[in-house]
Amino acid sequence: MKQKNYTSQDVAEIAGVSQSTVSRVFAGNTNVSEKKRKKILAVAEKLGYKPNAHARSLITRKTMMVGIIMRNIRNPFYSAVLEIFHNRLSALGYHLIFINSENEEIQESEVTQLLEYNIEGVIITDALLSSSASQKFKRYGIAVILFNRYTEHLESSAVFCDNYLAAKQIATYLVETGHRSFAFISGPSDTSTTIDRLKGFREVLEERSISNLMIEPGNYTFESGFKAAQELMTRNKSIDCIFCGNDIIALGVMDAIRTIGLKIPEDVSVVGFDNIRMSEWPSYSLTTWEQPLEEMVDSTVELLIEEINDKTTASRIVMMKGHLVVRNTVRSRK
Amino acid sequence: MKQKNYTSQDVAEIAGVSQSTVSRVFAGNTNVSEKKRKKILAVAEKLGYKPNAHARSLITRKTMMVGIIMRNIRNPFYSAVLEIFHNRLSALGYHLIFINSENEEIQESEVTQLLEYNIEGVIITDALLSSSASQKFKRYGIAVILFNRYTEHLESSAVFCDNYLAAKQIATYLVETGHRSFAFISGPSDTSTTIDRLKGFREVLEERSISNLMIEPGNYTFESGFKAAQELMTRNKSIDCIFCGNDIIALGVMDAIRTIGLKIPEDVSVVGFDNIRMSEWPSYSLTTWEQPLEEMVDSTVELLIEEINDKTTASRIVMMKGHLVVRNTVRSRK
DNA sequence: TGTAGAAATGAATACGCATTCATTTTTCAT
DNA sequence: ATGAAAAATGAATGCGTATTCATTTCTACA
Repeated sequence: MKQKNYTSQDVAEIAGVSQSTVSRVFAGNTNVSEKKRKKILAVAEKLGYKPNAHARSLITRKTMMVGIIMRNIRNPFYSAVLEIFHNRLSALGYHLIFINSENEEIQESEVTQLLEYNIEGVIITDALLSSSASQKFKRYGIAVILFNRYTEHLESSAVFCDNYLAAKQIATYLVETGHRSFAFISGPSDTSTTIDRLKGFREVLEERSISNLMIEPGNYTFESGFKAAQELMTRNKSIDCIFCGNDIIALGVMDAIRTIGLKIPEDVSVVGFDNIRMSEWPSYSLTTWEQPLEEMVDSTVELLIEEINDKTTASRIVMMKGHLVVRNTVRSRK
Repeated sequence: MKQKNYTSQDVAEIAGVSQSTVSRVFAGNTNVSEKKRKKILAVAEKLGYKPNAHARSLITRKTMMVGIIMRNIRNPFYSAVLEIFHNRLSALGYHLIFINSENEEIQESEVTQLLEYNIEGVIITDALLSSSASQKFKRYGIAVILFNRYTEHLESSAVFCDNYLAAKQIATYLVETGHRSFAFISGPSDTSTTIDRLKGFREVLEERSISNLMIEPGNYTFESGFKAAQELMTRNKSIDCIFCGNDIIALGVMDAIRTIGLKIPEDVSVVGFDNIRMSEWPSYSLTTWEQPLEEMVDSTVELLIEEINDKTTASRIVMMKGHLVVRNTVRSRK
């Protein structure tokens, strides 16, 4: 059933031209007479010839492959991210090698195989690179863009939302709607997103001399939000608002609070982060911060392509704004 | 900054051996003396040598690449599917080329580029192949496994849940808990999953001479479930249970019903399909059908590997059972 | 110590293509 | 019709590896 895999040489012989000419046709080279081009394409079609991408990349040193390393693909925010990245990159002719990592910091062993394929670039979402892995990519001239994370020393380019500013605005919003006793449920405490959000949130409270801030660690899952909220609400019944590290946490928080028998927003206000689709489901109708997802992806792709084409480009940072989406989980308490 | 890409030839020269020997070391060939192996590995390490996968695949005709074509990656069920497929396949040394398709039927144009990379197999979730695309894969001897779908004429191997039986059991359960007026919210009406589920559901009702079945089309999204439920409940207020094509639909249905002011399960019972994580969130606590996800993935991978290694294997079908997960959205009405 | 057989090694080759360079063909102005 | 410039073509080469085959080195046993 399986046919021979025809080569450009086969096509050339049957079409009565040289292999060079066949190659020119499929490489989009214009220096081929219309007559021979027609003939070659006809023969190729009949034979079912297709160029071999591996042989090609051996010469051109372009693989048109990009790695996308994701953590937490089960988080709807990142499912959407993956979908959009695929749309954009496939439109540009790139192929995505998908890697799922469980680690906050991508280890070298997870990427060495990627390197053997000579991928041209890597997008890393919601995670960082171990320094040895980072060095490897640098050493081989592979573009690396962090998505939704950044590192202190700017070893890699990064695209993310201005979490600090976002948190400040959220805090301000909560303060000005009359809240008095605050809680923050974070993601993993050593990530830039968590640090920046906490910093912004805390600063606003300090400016206004509010010291009622409880901090509870989470890990960006529903379950962690659920547990954190149970913990918080039993420990301190006066809490009147909870700022959550992301929407999934917020949904867990809401379910926990309702399970306890309290009402949202009457008893407790809840604010999320990301504006995933579920946050607008009627059961939750979550007030949250919208990250400009498509724009973030576009910027990431832009940086990536530039770094692929010009390997000398220094690391750059793109920080985007986002905005508050007010729904029904915050109530004015004045 | 970027270093030369060293080759096995470079390593060979510095280590004072032939390129063949270097190749043997990295191909895992045992016929190399321990002394030279050590030396070669040391030199390679120092140089940062890595084998070139493309050059390798040119000779071995193995690329260790598998395509995974997904529709609906935003559906949490398929996010989980992707994660598990990645776990299993990367453990076997395969790399995933991720393709997101919007189409119920994958078109040839979406896969021709995949072919140029000589992927060894393709997994297609929640979609079918156009016949021209299917023929192409066959022609090039590429293994194709459908996941959660099958075609009438068994052109490709497929792994899926016994939707017919599942729907029968669900129908039986609903009938025996005293329900009298039924509704089914389907997925796209020409898919095997929808057809089988409807068939099983309907058969049980007919056996019991129940003709109260309303059918509303959906497309496996929250929104479609929401709208369908609104539609159903305004058209026919007597409906006392709704069987949903998947969990996401069911969640939309629940929110719609609650928005109308009715209660679940007191006024209406709801049953989903898939048992995604959200279905156990307290806000929903959905009674649903669990598909044995991990086992389905394992079977798919097994079939895939077999077909990769033995191209003559005929198409095979694996049908799995699954079971009802009873939570709190069905109430006995006797 | 000598030798048969096993193990290790290297030279040469092929995988399928793009590209360079030299050569041939075509085009177009005169 | 003629020649110069442009376009088209093909032969040859190399990309980085695995593998075959012939040769060398090693091992173990008499």
